Formats: sequence, C-alpha cells, structure tokens
Amino acid sequence: MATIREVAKKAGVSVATVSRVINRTGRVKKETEEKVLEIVKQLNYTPSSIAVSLNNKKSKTIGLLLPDITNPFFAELAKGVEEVAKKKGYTVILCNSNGDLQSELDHLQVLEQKYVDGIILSSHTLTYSHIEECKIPIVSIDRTLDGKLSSVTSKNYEGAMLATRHLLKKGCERIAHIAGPQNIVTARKRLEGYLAVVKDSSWYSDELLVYGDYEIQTGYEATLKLLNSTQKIDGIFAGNDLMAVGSLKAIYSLGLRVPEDVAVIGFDGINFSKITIPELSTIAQPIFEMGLLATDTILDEIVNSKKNQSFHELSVSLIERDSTKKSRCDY
Amino acid sequence: MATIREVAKKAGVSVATVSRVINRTGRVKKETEEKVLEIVKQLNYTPSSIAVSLNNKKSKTIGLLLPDITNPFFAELAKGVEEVAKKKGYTVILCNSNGDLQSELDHLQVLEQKYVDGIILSSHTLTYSHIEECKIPIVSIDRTLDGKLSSVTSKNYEGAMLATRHLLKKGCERIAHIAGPQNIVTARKRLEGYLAVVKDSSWYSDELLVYGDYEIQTGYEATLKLLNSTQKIDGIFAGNDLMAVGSLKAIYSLGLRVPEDVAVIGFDGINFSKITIPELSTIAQPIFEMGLLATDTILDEIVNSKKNQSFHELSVSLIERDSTKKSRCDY
DNA sequence: GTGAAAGCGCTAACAC
DNA sequence: GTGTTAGCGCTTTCAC
Repeated sequence: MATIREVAKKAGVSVATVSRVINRTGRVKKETEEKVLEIVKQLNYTPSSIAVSLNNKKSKTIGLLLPDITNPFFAELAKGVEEVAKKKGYTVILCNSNGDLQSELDHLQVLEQKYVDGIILSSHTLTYSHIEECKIPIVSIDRTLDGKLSSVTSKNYEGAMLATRHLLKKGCERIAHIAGPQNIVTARKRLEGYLAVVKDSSWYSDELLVYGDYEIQTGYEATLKLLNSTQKIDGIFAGNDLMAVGSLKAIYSLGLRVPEDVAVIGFDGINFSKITIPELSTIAQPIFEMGLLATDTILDEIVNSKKNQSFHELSVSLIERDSTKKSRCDY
Repeated sequence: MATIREVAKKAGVSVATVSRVINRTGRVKKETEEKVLEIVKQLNYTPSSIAVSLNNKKSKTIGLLLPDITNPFFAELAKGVEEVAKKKGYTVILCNSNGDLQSELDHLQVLEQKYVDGIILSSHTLTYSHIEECKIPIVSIDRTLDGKLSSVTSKNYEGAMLATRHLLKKGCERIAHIAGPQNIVTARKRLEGYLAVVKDSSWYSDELLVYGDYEIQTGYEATLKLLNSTQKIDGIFAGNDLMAVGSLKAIYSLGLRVPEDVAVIGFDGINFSKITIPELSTIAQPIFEMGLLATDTILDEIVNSKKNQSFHELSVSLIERDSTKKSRCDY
C-alpha cells in the first residue's frame, strides 16, 4: 500500500499538501490538487486508517456486543446496525458474548483498545458499575442501564398486555404464560403485563405460569408441562417467538391443534414467525428499526460528543396470524 | 487510558523496558519486571492496539464478509468464526454485502485500510480479478475462486445425490427439484447432483425442475407452481433449507400433507430445520465447523505467512427427519 | 539489563 | 498556498 509520502514525492509536493487535498482541509491551488489527485489514483492510494486513528483517537468503528448472533432477533438488529454504520462511513466490529459476563468484559476491553468510537450493547449481565469508567459512548439495546446510558427499548409491558388481551378476545378462557428468564428485564416486563391482565380472572392460578430461557427448546418443554397439567389450557402467550415456536411443536406433538385447541402468541416479530405452520401471531417489535435508531443515537453522541443520554422506547404492534385465529370468536 | 510513557515514568524506567515486560521480549531483571507489572495493574494500562498496529502492520483483526447475517446459515458460520477468532486473540469485523458487488468492493477496501490481517469471504459475485491485487490473505467459504484462494466448501454434488436417492428410497416416484440461483456454485452443483440421479428415470421431465433464489418465499412459490402442474409430484428436493421451509408451507396451504402426499428434503442443516412442523429432513453441512475451519485456515496463513493455499471440502450427512418418513416404505 | 531514539503513516500547528 | 515538523503510542535497533 502506498503511503502519503510516496504520493507527496511523486506529485512533487509536501505530505501536508497531500493531506489537505485528501481531507479537503485548508486551501490548495486547483492545479496542485489535480496533480495530487492524479497521483493518488495512479498509486491507488488510500490513507491508512490506523495512522489516522492514532492521531485523532477516532477509528470510524463501532462495536456491537450481542449475546448471540444466531438468534434471529439479534441478527436482524445487527443488520440494521451495519446498514446505518456503513452509510455513515463506519465499520462495525461484531462481538458475540453468549451472555457470559467475562466474555463481555473481555470484548469491551478489546473494543476500548481498538479505539472504537462507540459501542452498541445488548447485555443482561453487565451493570452500570462495570462500564462507568469506560469513556466511550455506549447505547444499550433492549434494556436501560440505571438511566445512565442512552437506550433503545420497546414497550414490553404494554405489548404483553396486548398479547394477553388478544387471546382473551379470541375466546381463550385459560391463558398460560411461558415467561423468559427473570434476570432479563424484557422478560420481567412481559410477565408483569400478562399478570396485569389475568391476575384477577376467576381462572387464574400459579400453574399457568412457567419459565423458559427464551430458546426454542424450553418453550417446547414448558408447553408440555402446561398441557399435561389438569387444567384445560386454551391459550398460551410465549415470552418470545422462539419459545412460541417450541410451543407450537409441543402442541402438535401432543396431537392437539393450533389454534382450535390451543391458541399461541409470541413476542418479538422475528422474520421466522411468519413461516411456521401455522403462522405465528406475535407482538412485533420494530427490530430492524431498533438497530437503525441505536446506530443513529450512538453516531449522534460520537459526532456531537453529546453528553446527555436519550431514551427511546418504541411501540410494538399486534400481528394477528393463524395461530390465534379461532373461528368461533373471530370478529 | 494510560500510555506506556506514563507507566514508564511512574515505574522509573524507560518505555523500552515497559514494552519488554509487556511483550515478554528481551531480558528484564525480575525486580524491574515486578515493579512495572505493578504499575501496569495500578494504572489499568493496556497497550493501544492502534499504535501497535501502526508499527507491525498487523491489527489482530479479521474481516468477515457475508451476504446476509440474517440468513441462519451465515449467522451460524459467523458464530463459529467469532469463536475461534476470539480464542486466538483476534477480533472480527462484520460486513454485510447483501450480495451486492459494489458493496463488497467497498467493504474490501475499508478492510484493507484498517490493516485487517485476513479476510473470510463468502461471495458469489466477486471474481478473482477483483481481489488479485489485494495482498491480505483471504479464504473463501462456500466456493473456490479459480483455485487461487484457500477455500472451505462442502460436498454439494454428493449431498444432492444423497438427498435425491433418499427420496427415491422412500418410495417417491416423481421427484422435483427447486434449484437455487444458478450464479451460485453450490446451487449449480446441487442441481447437477439431482440430475445425475434422476435424468435417466422414465418419469423425469423438465417440468420437475424450477428455480428459486435460496429464500423462503421463492421456495413457497416454486412449490405452488410444481404442485399445480399436471404431474403428480411426491417428492421435493429443495436447494436449501430455507426454500424447503417455504415448500412445506406451500404444501400445507394446498391441503396436502408432508410426507404422506409429498416428501420434502432440504440442504444445509441450519438449526431451524429441526423446528419446522414436520421436522425437515436435510443434507447437513457442518456449518459451525466450516466457520471454525475457515478461521483456522486464515489464521494459519496469517501467522505463518503461508503462501500456498489449502482447499477443504467437507463431508455432508443425511439427517432423516419427519418430512421424508413415509411409512409405506420405511426401512 | 536498560535507555535513547528512529520510525510506523498520518494530521495539525506553525512558519514562510 | 505550501512546506516543516512535532507528535499520536508503540516497537525495535543500537549503544552503553
């Protein structure tokens, strides 16, 4: 790779001049500029971003720290992040933490060493104390961190109420909930939303509430447990789409039908929810947009070195598909 | 962030000495070393990888250029890559190209500027001429590039034969193929494998062959087209799992049953194939391992500045699940 | 064993 | 308008 010095020499000017024309900073005679540009093209010169970074302590790079890129929710998010980043001339470093605290800490350290300009973070183990001495802007996705960091979240509580009420409206008379891991805020909020709607019902009992870990398999197991209980359950609100998919499978494996015997609704609105059989009703978060917004937010903090945080809480929406279309109560 | 100079000053030594103890290069008196280490810990010092990179032209970073992180195949691959990379002290930059040539070229240029040490590439538009002047090691995934680049691929042709024969063995008497985009090698090989098995059959006709683009939707449409033709089709080999999922849906929507009326088999072995209803039979590639191997390969080339390429072609395996379990012919 | 200093490729004062 | 030069934070000869 050619260096700025080679360009300067070949163009018969100083490195400063080359730098000026490259960055459009300072005045340069039209003529000189053209000459330089010509050599630049000829030598196929591009500035070393490493050297640039060393100067201005900026890397035009943002870190994206996720629990699991294999989870469609995060993959869609990542795609959104990458898209905006690229458009704005930023590069994204992907870090997969598997939800492991030590791994997150390691990644964070590496990101700092690499002078990333900002970090988009989705973690449920990290607390504010872990990152308070980190002076790189961070925005948190999916949860707020003590109100100390900018965040992009969505209305989990309201969404859960929406889901539960939808089941009710569809004629379900005994609605169970497969809650996500309670160390994750979204899971707690969704549980609260569910409880807010059902807890005063004559039929509500603790046995309608089981826990999973947001993965398919636990949705499957939880559903088996629910349906094998003595109570006749005719509606399941799964804490996320992945567990809902597991639920669908479990119901099917018991020889029951969705939605005739048991209606199912998920949460998230991942792309895969519309390809299950039957298609899954869900509370959709604007996942891709969350990625875009998070990136816009972090870029805003980076570029304008904003000090104050912003908190975005996005709306969710009910997507009604076949898994809750009970004919008997269709409206 | 503390610099090496601060550490040196506080420890009462020169920066060279600090550098020596940090990198375990050269001899340092035990005593001095301890002193330095103490200050390092005290100041929470970590070397700036930018500065290091500027020196040795290495960034301990690899670029991963993928068409679409949202596609489970690539997500699983990415996870494998990230895992090895991290273990070996490397960071991965994620680039999403959407299969767009210009986008790939842009990303490649950025990666070069950032001094990434190597690139793992999955592209079907890039040709060798695009990258021949790039002197960073590259390994190609999913296809070979004129034998000029190391590659990690799997046995697509054999896998396709396996799939088709499996359908035959299950008693299918008219097997259709939904081929992937023919600009993609894997899709061509799979088509060839299918043809090799069926083209001499008494029942084979062109109408049994339709094309999709490896996405769910086209699998759906292709299947509709197939099943609406006059021929009675009782087996479908979809070019990949995503299209197979679309196929499942289409069959279901026509009121037919899988596998009783039509057996379906996919290709890839993405995690999602085992959660469809019915579960999808497929030819599994060792996706995660491909990620691992690609990373090992690129790291090998980086660390040992290997000049000669290596070509890995991994085996695939038949995973028989419910979508091909025709009872009438079970063995 | 340890330090001084050059240099990685670039930007930004500061001169002229 | 353009050139000179001092860093950015580090590694690495080369002396001592």
